[in-house]
Parts: sequence; C-alpha cells; structure tokens
Amino acid sequence: MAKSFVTSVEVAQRAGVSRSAVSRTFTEGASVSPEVRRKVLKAAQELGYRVNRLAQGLNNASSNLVGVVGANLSLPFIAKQLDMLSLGLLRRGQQCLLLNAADARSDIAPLIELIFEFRARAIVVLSGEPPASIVDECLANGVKLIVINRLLERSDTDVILSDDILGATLAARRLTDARCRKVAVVTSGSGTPTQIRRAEAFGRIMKDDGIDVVGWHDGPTTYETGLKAARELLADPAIDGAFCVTDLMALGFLDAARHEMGRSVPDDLSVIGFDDIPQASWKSYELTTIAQSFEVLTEAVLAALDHADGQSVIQNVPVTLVERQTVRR
Amino acid sequence: MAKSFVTSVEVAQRAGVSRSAVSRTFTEGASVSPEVRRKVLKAAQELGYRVNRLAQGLNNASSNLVGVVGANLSLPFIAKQLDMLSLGLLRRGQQCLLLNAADARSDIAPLIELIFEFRARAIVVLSGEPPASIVDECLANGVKLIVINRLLERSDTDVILSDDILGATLAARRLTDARCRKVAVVTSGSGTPTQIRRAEAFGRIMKDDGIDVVGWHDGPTTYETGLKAARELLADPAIDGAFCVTDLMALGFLDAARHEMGRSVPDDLSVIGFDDIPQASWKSYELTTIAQSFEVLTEAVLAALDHADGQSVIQNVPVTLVERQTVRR
DNA sequence: ATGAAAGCGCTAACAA
DNA sequence: TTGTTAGCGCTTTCAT
Repeated sequence: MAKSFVTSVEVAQRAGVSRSAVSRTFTEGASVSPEVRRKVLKAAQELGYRVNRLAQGLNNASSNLVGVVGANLSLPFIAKQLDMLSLGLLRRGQQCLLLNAADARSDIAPLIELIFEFRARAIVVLSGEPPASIVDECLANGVKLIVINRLLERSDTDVILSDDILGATLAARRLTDARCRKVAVVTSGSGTPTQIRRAEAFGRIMKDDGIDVVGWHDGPTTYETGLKAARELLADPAIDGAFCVTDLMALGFLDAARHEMGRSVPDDLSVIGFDDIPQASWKSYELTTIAQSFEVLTEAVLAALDHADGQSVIQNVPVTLVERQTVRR
Repeated sequence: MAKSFVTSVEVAQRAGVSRSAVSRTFTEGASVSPEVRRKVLKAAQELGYRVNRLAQGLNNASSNLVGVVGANLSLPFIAKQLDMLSLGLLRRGQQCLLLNAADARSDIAPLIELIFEFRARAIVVLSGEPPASIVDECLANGVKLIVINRLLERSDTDVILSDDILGATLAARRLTDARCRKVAVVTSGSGTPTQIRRAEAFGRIMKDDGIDVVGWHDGPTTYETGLKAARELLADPAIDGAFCVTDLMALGFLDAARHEMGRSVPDDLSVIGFDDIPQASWKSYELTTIAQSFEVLTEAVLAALDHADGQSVIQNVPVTLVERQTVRR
C-alpha cells in the first residue's frame, strides 16, 4: 500500500495555518474564524483530506463504533432488526461494526472481545448470550451492553425483551376462542429463553383452561423445522390448534399442514405465530400472529445507548395480536 | 468514561518487560522468547488487556475493517449476501463495517467517505453505484473497491456480476418450451442495471422466437410490487407466462395471480423468477427460478479482496435453472 | 532476543 | 481566535 491518505499537516501547510486549525474546522463547535475555516475547507477539498478516525479514536480512548453481534442474519426476523438498527445508528452518527456469530449456539465471547479491541462505546447483542466475564469487562471499561430477548441474571445490563408472557396469553386466548380442544406448541430445539418463555406461558394458560396441550421441540429455528413439526404432530387427528413460537416455523407448519397433511386451515386447524415477519402477511399465508413492533424494539435499543452508565433498564416491547386468516373465528 | 482499557505499558510493567516485548507477543511471527511470551500472556490475562486496534491501525495507516454498504438489508436476497459475507470476512480475520444506505436510490458517496475515515482496506458495495469521484479516491488511496451487480464503465474496479444474460436466456427458453404465447416481463421501477439487463435480454430472445412480450415496471423491488404487476397485467387473459426479474416480485406475482386473478399456475400461467431466495422453495410457492449461487458470489467477493491493487476483474457468477412447479411441463 | 526511542495522525490544554 | 506542545497506545527500526 504505497499510497496513503492525506494528513492534516498537509492540509495545514496548503492552507497556511496550523494543524490545530485544521482539527478545529472539523470539530463540532470549536472556535475558528470563518476566514480560516474557509481556507482549510478549500485545501482539504483540493487534497481530498479525510479525517482519520483511528487517530481520532485513539485520543478519546473510544471510537464511535457500536458493535453488533448476531447469528443467522438472513432469517427474516433478525434481518429486519439489523436493517433498522444499522439505519438508526447511522442517523445518530454512529457506525455499525457487525460480527456474525455463525450460529445461535456458538460462543459470542470472542466476537465481543474483538469489539473491545476497536474501542466501541457500546455493544448490541441480537442473538446469543454474553458470559458473565464479558459483562464484567464491559462494566469495568465503560462499555454499554445491550442484550435483546435474553434475560441476564444481573441488573447491570440493558435488556430489551418482547413481552412474551402477554404474547403467549393473547395466543392462548385466541385459540381458546376458536374452540380448540387439543393444541400443539412448537419450539425449536435451540432452547432460547424467549422461545421457552413463550411456550411455557402458553402451556400454563391452556392447562388452566382445561385444554390439552402437547409440546414439540426439535431442530433449528427455521421454516423446515415448522414443516417437520406439522408432519409429526398432525399425525394425531385430534390436534386442532397450534402455537408456533416464531413465524418462520409457523409458516413451515402451515405449509406442511395444508399441502402434506391435508388439513384445512382455519377450518379444522388453527395456527398462530409470533413476530409478524414480512412473510406472515403474504397472501399464501395470511398468518394470524403476535406482532412485536420492530420500530419500538429499535427505538428501545437506540434509547438504551443514551442511558447513563450503570443506569440499566429492562424494557418490555409491547406485543399485539394481528388477526389474519389462520385461526377460526 | 472515567474507566478505560488496560494498555500495553501496564502489561509490560506487570510482566517486568518492555512494551516492545508486549507488542511482539501479540504480533504474528515476531521474535520473542517463550519465557517472555509466557510472562506477558500471563500479565495480559490477569489485567484483561485488549490490543487497541485504533492505535494499531494508526501505525499501519490502515485498519483491517472492510466497509460494506448496502440498502434494504432485510430483503431476503440482500440479507443472505450480507450474512455470508460477514461470516466470510470474520473467518479471514477481517471485520465488517456496515453502512446501511436506507434505500436503493440514495447516494452512497457519504457512506463510502465514512469508510475511508476508518481507513478500511476494502469496500464492498452490495447495492447502489459509487460515483466516479469515489472510485478515483479508492484508487488514489489504495482502497480495494468491489461492486456487486453493477457494471461500472471503468476497468479499475472489481465487479461481480450474476450472469444475467444466461439467466434471461434460460428463462426465455423455459417459457418457450412451456408453449407460452404472450409473456410479461416484470421489473421494479428502480431501474437497476441488473434488472434492466435481465429484462432486455429476455425480451430480445422472446421476440426472436416470435413470442409476444409485454414489459412492466413500477415501484420498489418488493413482494407488493409483484402483487401489483399481476393485478394489472393479468387483466389481459392472453398473458400466459411471466418472467419476474427477482424472486421477491415473482412471489407476489404468483400470489395475486392465484388468489386474486383466479389463475391456475402452472396450468394456464407459467411464472419464473430470478435469484432463488429461500422463500422460493417454500411449499406454497415452489417457484421455478434462475439460481445464483450465494456461495460462489461470496467466494468471488472474498477472492477479489486478495487481488493485487490495480489487478481488477469482472467476474460472472454462474446461474442455473431450478425447475420447480410454476412452469408448465 | 530485547529495550530505547521515534513516530503514526489526531485532539486538547495551554499560551499568546 | 490562533499556534505550540504534549500525549493517546501501538509498532518498528535501531542498537545492544
């Protein structure tokens, strides 16, 4: 790499001022005369000067990078979150350092360590759970840690949670209203806290209502897993309702139910999902589901970025029932 | 931010060595005795030392960040690319600085400038087209520029292109085999080169075959646009085939065709898409489509990262016809 | 193999 | 308002 970027000294020379003057023209709210500012800007322009954020960050002992770690970035639910988050960060003048965790089970500690090395101010964890040692390190170094849909057993981290209990309640109530007699609750085999919370709350309520519920869990959180669940569960003709804890699985479940198991939805089978991903509203599905607002979720994350150190918060993202066509009326 | 990270001096002191020794233990292939190395590692471990990549980068006049700019990160096709790319970068020991361009039409120049400021070695453009001035700046500063599915009119940039012409040819041939008499070609209103290339090549071939083709373009590249296209185009009962230049639009097209326009696919309407996004294989669609291999695409990008400066390449990503259920046999 | 010292490009404290 | 100076934390000659 023979060639390299123009530095502030070169700009200063060309403009006939000191390097501080250059620095100041590029610093919000520093005192420079309009005259000097103009000269600097002109020189910078001509030379193609770009502030070196590495050097800048070295001074402040922090970059304005925000580390984002997540897995399965192509799943609709995650992709949507990432899309909105990266956009929001950019609008706030922060940059997004993206680390892909390969899969949900993998250890995210090494990725977070990488983020430390870039002196990011904050870390957002979209999937996976940071080990306690990492949380401590964040605290010790003044790095804000924001975890989504994972309830850590400590009070020093910002946690953004979808309101799983309310969601499960809405789903249960809706299936009860549909006069279901025996319902399945479908989770993946990944055992994420969110899925477990949804499934357990749902099961509890249904049992209280005296409705038979059969649990099912296996495989990754994918469309194909939904397919498999339906193939296995719907062998039992008594099952007339299903709560799939993510839309992606619900969509697979629906497809196998209709196209392979000969079920008519919602006439002899009611299905309800969770998340309200874009595909849920596609005409072939019209999935009745529990919606989490991506806007609210993103806003909560961005707001958490501004919280003072140590002032951490558990925030519930509200959910609502979106009535479409997969539950009997 | 009162607290701050441990520095190499502190590690050096604790280990009873010089800072150079510390630097060397953390530098690949530097000469340190096992003895010193051990001491340094121990001290670093105890102190929770993290190399400061900002300072590191300041020295080398470059970070090992790779800038990635893209729009609509939640669209399946983009999300998939980003997922694989970020994973690949991480495996190569590079980090992904993600800049979200809000929408496909927006100017990506400011985002790329941001990437310059972080002294990234390379920039990958997933959507949008960098202006010539930016390309020049990349060249001048030794920054590798890799553009996907955009053919720039210059030979000094790496360009990765799906083989649109072949894809269009395969689609045309398939629709001809299905004995279609009048076919629609659906593009969005965004006018991206890829879409135009696909549509034009397709139209040319069909006309050569003496088959009626009607073009349609409007709106963003979304599912909803596909819906709209079908509603408008299928008012004409003579249309018995459609080539949608992206799967997402094809899926919308299919849904409106079946659920709103009363068409039976593939019996009285054949539909073919492009990209082979995950949803194309869902049971409700079973979309026949032209597949681009995401693996090959990603590999091509990663390989381009290694190209020597100035040695730029236009690489075609091969495509294949994936036969499913939406074209008459 | 190791340490001392210089310097990467910038900002902030201090003087003028 | 401006310039001078001293680091920020690291790597890298250059001696030893």
